[in-house]
Amino acid sequence: MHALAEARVPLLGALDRAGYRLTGPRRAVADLIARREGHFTAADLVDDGMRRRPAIARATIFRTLEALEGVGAIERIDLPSGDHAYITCEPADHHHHVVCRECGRAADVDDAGLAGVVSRIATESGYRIDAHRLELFGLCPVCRRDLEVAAAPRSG
Amino acid sequence: MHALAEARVPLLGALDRAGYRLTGPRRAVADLIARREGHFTAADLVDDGMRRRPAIARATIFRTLEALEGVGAIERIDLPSGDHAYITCEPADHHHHVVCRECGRAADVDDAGLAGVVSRIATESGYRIDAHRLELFGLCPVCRRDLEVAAAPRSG
DNA sequence: TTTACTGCAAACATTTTGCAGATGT
DNA sequence: ACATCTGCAAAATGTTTGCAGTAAA
Repeated sequence: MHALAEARVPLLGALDRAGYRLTGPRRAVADLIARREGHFTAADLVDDGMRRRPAIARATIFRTLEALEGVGAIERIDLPSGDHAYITCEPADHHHHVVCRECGRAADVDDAGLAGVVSRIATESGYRIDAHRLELFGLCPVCRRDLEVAAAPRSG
Repeated sequence: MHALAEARVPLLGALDRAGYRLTGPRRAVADLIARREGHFTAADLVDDGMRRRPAIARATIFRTLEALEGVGAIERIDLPSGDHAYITCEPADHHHHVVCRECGRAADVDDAGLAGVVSRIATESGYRIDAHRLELFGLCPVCRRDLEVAAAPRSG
């Protein structure tokens, strides 16, 4: 029987549906992720997990991230800095992300005409394109307003 | 005075122009890279460099890669596997890459209409987009032909 | 009760750093 | 001559693994 009470927590629901056991440490990791705004690194969670009582082992964090990524509940992104980070996302078919460089919050983005660009590139390059990844970085609406106000303090 | 004799070796020329000294180890690293087809990892070059006489130190490889990336002569890409690799590329303004998953060879790709997609995403998401990265993976024309022939041996 | 999971510690992989001596310009 | 660069070895990061005990279903 599946743990219906967890269905509201998307991360746990995804694990449950995939047949993973809903253990204490996994619930704790899901909770750590849910408490975060924006993207997070494995190291962030390891730090958080160490402070928890009982502490969550490093290996468990990595293994849980692997499981969550496997079921599509989180996705790994490569920050411009070169760091690896994760974001939570709906297990949708194929999409991309806009990531805020200030707060790290990410939004899912649909095709928006990218398929046409990809097929044009295929034609021009002669490559058969099997996969692509588009990552966008900038400022989310909130941070944007904050920074633009700061830059022009006497407007408005 | 700049080392004109090196102008033909794009990697060294780029370092020279940027004011880096053209040292023995740097020439050797440029040579290792030039001998490679497709993308390569830092570890690849470290291995190659170890076999060289005299050997090139690990730290020197990393420092040279950093310099080359800084002057835009090589670019770091994130493979679908999660590995970091480098490819050589012309220091062009802004471009993307199609990478062959078989041989690792990469081709530069221009805008191809991506700017329109990015601005549509900006509008739809409300983000102000400052940077983006598009990475494409597939088969180059050569590997494509090889595999397609192998898959349908009695055609043609 | 059975199999999956956890914690721990060690191993492993990757990249960076300090420093003394070598080398390009 | 002198600043830059190299090699070395150690350290800092980041991630994985083996194994004995624990807990979910």
